[in-house]
Amino acid sequence: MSAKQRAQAIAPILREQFPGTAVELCELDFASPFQLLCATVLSAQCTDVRVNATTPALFAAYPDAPAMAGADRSHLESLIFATGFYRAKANHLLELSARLLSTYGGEVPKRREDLVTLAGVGRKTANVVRSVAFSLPGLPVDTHVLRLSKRLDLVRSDDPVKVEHRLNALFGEQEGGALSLRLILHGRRTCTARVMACENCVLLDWCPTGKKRQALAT
DNA sequence: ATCCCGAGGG
DNA sequence: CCCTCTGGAT
Repeated sequence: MSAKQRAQAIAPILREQFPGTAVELCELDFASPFQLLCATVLSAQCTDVRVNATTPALFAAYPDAPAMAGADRSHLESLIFATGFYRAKANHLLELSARLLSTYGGEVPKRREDLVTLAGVGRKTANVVRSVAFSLPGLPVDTHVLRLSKRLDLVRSDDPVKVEHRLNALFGEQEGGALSLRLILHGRRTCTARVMACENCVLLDWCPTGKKRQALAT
């Protein structure tokens, strides 16, 4: 059983569990690419629920790049305080908005090379924005995607960039965003970092780690 | 204690 | 490559 074969078996099962496109599967609330970009920057080491509790007041005050670029730093910090890393994140939002104005006409760029030049935006965030806001290829590799890909033995590497390329090759570039979100959702509900709930996992038949574990238990 | 859809700096 | 940034939930 090759990784490619496992990937082809896994894809439709995950699609059935978590139907929809990347936009529909994304749990962050946003009304524009700019707002998704900001919400994703805020989501670093923070739950989506908390980000969604934070962003309504934030976007009411600073809905777009021009408004955010002119935000009062202390006010901005107080608005995003609960998301953690609030000083660094406030700096990121300020700098990123200023750069959008100075270099990209106030719009969020679509190319990954441009996105990653923005403060607080790394490869993972760039891929979220591309796939969710623009329906472009982009496969965000976060801790969940990395963990599940390894447990499913789709990849061996720990390098997120290599993992991204590998998953794109296995599942197809256009599936990237939705695939990532589905792995994340499955990783949060069933295959968590500490507890693998293999007994009610829909992927068990295709999971080398789960089957090995099952064999040991019997 | 450990985790939450990380990124930047040394 | 490792450290730091940070609060809240479990």
